Amino acid sequence: MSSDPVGFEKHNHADCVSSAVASAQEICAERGVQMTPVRLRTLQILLENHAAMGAYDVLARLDVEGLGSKPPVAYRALGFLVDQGFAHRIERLNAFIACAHPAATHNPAFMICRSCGTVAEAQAQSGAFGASATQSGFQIEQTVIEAEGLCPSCQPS
Amino acid sequence: MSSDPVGFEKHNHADCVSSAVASAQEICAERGVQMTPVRLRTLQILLENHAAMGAYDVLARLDVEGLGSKPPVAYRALGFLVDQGFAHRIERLNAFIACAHPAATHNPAFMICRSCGTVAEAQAQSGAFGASATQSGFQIEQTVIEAEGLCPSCQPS
DNA sequence: ATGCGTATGTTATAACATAACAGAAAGCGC
DNA sequence: GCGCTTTCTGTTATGTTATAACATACGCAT
Repeated sequence: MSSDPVGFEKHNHADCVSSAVASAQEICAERGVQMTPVRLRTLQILLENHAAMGAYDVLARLDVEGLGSKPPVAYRALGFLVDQGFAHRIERLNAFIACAHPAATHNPAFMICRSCGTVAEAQAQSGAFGASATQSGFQIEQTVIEAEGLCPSCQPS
Repeated sequence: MSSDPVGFEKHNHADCVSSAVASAQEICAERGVQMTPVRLRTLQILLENHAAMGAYDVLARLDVEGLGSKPPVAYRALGFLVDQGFAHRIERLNAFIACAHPAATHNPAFMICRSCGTVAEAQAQSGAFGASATQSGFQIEQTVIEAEGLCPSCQPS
């Protein structure tokens, strides 16, 4: 279990989880926001895999651990993580995923494998909208950039 | 009512609607698929404005005209329009919008005004994912590219 | 101790979406 | 025409995702 295929690449997942948690803890301290037990556990649950999880899946996990059983519990914790940049919402899937680069400022783009459900996070190119936005005078505040397709492992050779 | 602010630009909306309908009709004929009354009316409803509409909003409109009152009616018509490229689904809003360029092949990107709800359709840049996709070997089949922000009319001058 | 801000617990319901089956209508080969 | 197939529509029922609203608890500063 120390090395899984993940984010499309093998890596030491235990390290990946613990360093993400540590990083999130630090950032919370800096910002003066609280990493409470439910929030921490929610982050860990998301980090356990690199696939997106629905809010109700997360909730089910929290429930067996006695951390909450009602939808708002999960949505609040997830909302906090998203606000702080520790997790992202994948619109295409109505689901959530732990952020792969919690410290970096970013503007994420996602590649979603429709076969195995793995989701990899990449950096979106700032030119995704080309000249359209600036040309039309539209002021972008947030972007959703998601691709669905087949990850390397799921492609017919 | 012949000229509205729309797609962020003023244009003759009656023309815009009728030409989109005509274009869709032609394409259906070419492809041997049927533009039935529910489908046509659904397309017209979407075309009436350049904001995205929820499936249940569309359904309510169909209902008063006696074209159907149950969710599957709306979802089926919308599904058809999306399949044929006459409409798009806006993931961010769980809503649908008529396609602005029904004939052209495309890979749309959307700019969503969070203030007035207007949605403009642009062409996504093929490099939105930069080298990430090709580098990692991910095979893109579909993309969701959506920006949320303020349209020109809704910006504090 | 009181009051405030933040977080959690809970009820209820809203909003979005589809599975599954039944019936009608259109096209086609004979 | 007749029967066959395909496609579209109608309907029931349910599943899934998300939030409003209000109640309670906790930490901490005045």
